[in-house]
Amino acid sequence: MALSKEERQRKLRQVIEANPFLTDEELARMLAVSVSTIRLDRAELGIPELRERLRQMAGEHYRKLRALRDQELIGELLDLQLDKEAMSLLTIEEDMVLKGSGVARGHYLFAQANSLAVALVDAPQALTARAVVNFLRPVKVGQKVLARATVKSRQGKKYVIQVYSRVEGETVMEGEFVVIAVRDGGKKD
Amino acid sequence: MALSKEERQRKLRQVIEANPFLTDEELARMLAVSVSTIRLDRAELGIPELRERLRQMAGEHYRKLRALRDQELIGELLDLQLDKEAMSLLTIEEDMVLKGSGVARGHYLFAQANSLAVALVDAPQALTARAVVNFLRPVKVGQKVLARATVKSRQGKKYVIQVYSRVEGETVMEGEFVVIAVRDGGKKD
DNA sequence: CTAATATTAGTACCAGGTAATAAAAAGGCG
DNA sequence: CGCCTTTTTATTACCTGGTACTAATATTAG
Repeated sequence: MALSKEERQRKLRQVIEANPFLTDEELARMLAVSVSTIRLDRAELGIPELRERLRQMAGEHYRKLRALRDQELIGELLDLQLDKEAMSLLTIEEDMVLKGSGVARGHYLFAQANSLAVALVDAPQALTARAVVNFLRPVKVGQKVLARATVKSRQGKKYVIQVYSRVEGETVMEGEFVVIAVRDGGKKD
Repeated sequence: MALSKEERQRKLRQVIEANPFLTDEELARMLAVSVSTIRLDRAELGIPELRERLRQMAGEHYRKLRALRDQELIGELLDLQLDKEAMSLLTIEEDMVLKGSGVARGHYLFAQANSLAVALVDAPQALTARAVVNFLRPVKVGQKVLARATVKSRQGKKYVIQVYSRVEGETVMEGEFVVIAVRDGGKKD
C-alpha cells in the first residue's frame, strides 16, 4: 500500500489546488487509485466536479478580472457628475494585499483613484499625465475604500483632479491627478 | 418574422459577450429560435460551446489573474540588487489598454513601477508612502515596458526610489516613490 | 411557381460527471 | 487462523450540454 486514506485525501486536495483542470480519471491515474475512490474522496472533501470547478473559476474571473482589468473603472461607481465629482467604492480582497502584512498594495488604491479621475472627465478618451499620491494610512483586507474625486481646475483639455480615499471616515490616501482629455472625433468604442 | 439571420447573429454575439454563462437552450429561448439554429449560428460565428467558454475563462483567470493580482511583482523581474537597483519588463496586453485608443491605462505602468520599488527594498515588508509619477508618452498595446528602479537616498526605514520606464529607449514614465521598510533589516522571506 | 436558402427536428454519440448498489480487497485483532 | 469492519473497486442507470450529421419543412427571392 502506498498511501493511507487520509494522506491520499490530503494529497488530492493539494493536487486539485495546484491544478484544478484535472478530470477524475487523470486524478485517479496520478494517485494510483480507481476513479470511484477519487469520487468518494471528492465527495468526502466537498470538492466539486471538474465542470463545477471551471464554472466557479470562470465566474470569479468574470467578477474579479473583469472588474479589475477589462473595465474602465476599478471599484464600484457610486456617483458620477461629469467634470465635477465622482465616487467609487473598492473592497480590499485577499489577493490585493501583501502577503504577511495584510496591507493593500499601493497600486490598488492608485488604480481606484486613477480610474475614477479618468472616468470623471467628460470626453471620449482621457489620459493621466501626472499623479502625486500620498498613502497616509495602510488599508487592510476586508476594508471598504471610498474614493471621492473632484475637479479642482480645468484649462481646456487639462484637468486637475483631487482624490481622497477614505476608510470609515479616515483618509487613507490623497492624490492629485493631471488628466488630459483626448478628442477622438468618432466615438467608436 | 422578428430578425434576419444577420441581425440575430449580431445579437447572439452580444448576448454571449454580455453573459457567457448561457446554454444553447437558454439562448434559443431568448432569441426565440430553435436550439439547432443557435448551434448553427455559433458554428458560423466560431463561438465555442458553453463548457469550452467556461474552460477558457477559467484558464484565463488562472494565468492572468494569478499573474496580476496574487503576485508581488507586476511584470517580469530582470534584475534585482537589493537597496540599489532593479529592473522589470511588462508587456502591455490587450486588456490593459483603454478601449478605442489602445493606450495603456496609467495604473498598469504605476503598478509595475510601484511593485518594483517595493521589491527593491531589503526588508520583509515595505509600504509605499508617497508617489509622484509623470506619464510622458502613451504606451500602446504590444509594447514592452522596461522599468528601472534606483534607490536615490535612504534615511533609516525611509527610501526614496526613482523609477524610469522606457519603451525602446524612450522614457514613457518617470516616477519617484517614497517607500517605508517595515520590520527592517534581514533579507526578504 | 420553383429553386435556393434558412430553420427545425431527430438520431447517434461523447465527456464527465451523479447516485446508488454490490462485490472484492485489505486491515485489525483476539 | 477466521471474523468483522473499513476501504476500495466495479457496475449500472441516468444527467447535462453539447458535436456531427441527416432529413424534413419553412421561408424568401427571382
